[in-house]
Amino acid sequence: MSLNSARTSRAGPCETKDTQARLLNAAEALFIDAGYAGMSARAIADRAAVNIAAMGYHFGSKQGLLQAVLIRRIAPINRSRRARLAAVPERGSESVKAILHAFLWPVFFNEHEAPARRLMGRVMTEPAEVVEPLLNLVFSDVIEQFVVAMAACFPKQDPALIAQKFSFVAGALNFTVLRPAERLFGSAPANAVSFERLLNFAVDGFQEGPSVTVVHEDIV
Amino acid sequence: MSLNSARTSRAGPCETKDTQARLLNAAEALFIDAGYAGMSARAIADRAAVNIAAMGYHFGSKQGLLQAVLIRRIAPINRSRRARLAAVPERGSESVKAILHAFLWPVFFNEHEAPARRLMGRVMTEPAEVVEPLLNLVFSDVIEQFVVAMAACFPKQDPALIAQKFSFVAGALNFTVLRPAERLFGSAPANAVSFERLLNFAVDGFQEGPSVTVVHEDIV
DNA sequence: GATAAGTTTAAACGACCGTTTAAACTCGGG
DNA sequence: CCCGAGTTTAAACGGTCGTTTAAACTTATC
Repeated sequence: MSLNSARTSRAGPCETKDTQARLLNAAEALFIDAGYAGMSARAIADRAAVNIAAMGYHFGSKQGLLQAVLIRRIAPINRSRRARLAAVPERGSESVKAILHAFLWPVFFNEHEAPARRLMGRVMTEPAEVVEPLLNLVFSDVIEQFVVAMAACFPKQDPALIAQKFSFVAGALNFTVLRPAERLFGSAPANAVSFERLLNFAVDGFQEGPSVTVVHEDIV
Repeated sequence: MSLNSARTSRAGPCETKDTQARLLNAAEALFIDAGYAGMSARAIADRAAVNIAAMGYHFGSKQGLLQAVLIRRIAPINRSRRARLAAVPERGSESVKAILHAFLWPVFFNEHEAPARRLMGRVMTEPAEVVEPLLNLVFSDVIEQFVVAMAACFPKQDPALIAQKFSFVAGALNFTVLRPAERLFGSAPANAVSFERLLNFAVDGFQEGPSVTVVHEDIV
């Protein structure tokens, strides 16, 4: 039996790694395009040219396969994010932009750029309940670090406001790497240009403003 | 036969409207929580306490039912958005904030606030392919109007930049009304406070900036 | 070559999917 | 009072779902 036990004592045709990689690639492509419900076990097996039982054998379940898909792409991004965050100059006026740069850059520019980008956007907005624990598993640590680092740049502001602004940035990021942003708004696809636009947009949003109170009109 | 033919000549137990409303409410709640794949015909029928064939009879198909769900909630929001956009002062310095206010307010504050908010966020990020034509059907007109109006405020800037900034705002809005924003970022749920935060964030992002070029570092 | 661990395979499991059918039912109008 | 349009119903349609089983296959080791 395997279940990703790393093949303790050597055996088999040694195509295990290949089969696992095929499953990961197929599942990733289907999840990116159609979400969790759209990556059916049979569609994965067909695309990977692998028997349908291979998914259960190597990853335990469909959820286990998706977890492996996510970790494969997002763990490197998180490492990059952490490394860049650690290199941000302490509290300088450039810190805000540097922190946001560290947050956004690894999503746009990494090995397998487009797949990793769209995978990130999909998983953050996936409706299936089974994905939620995976979200926390993969993201919660690094996100908390960024929110804390950014809050340190604005000691006078409500940390809850900083957290929410960060969620705005994450939402803009997610939506940018998904299709609807391009199709509905006629905006550019995710590339170097849109990266700079998003970074500047986020930096401007984090600036300390007077937080003007809004007039609540009555029109409905 | 019906198929939403508005019951031409009167007949039946006249509980048609009630059955349709039950289906709409049940489908909406399930779609908001679990997306298109999660709103199964049987789950809808169970929740609505209605026979499973009623969906096909009244709305033709599952997709037809979702379309009715979307139109019921989003058409009023679009009307409100258009009315507020039409009332925006011409090209004044307050125009940017007024336009964004007109765009965001009807999502946060309307009849059935929370359902309409979450419905909007869900449909904008739904992976199922069948939803895409509904997206364009419901949103494309009003979105184009807002992008055009905003572009008129920045005659010197690239219209594509304006469109993309608008998509950033829409992404932040979508993510704010969905669960992950609260759970991952510890930010506040969608309410009056988060509305003002989002509005200010968006206004700051649209300000004309020097668009500083970004240093592309090599760390990966 | 026999053994045994690891891997792949065909086949089937029960469950649920969206949709359709035809019969039963409701009730205003002739 | 029955007719007929409108509505609801039980039941089933073929199909796909995720998962599991047990047998066949592959290969390093003895």
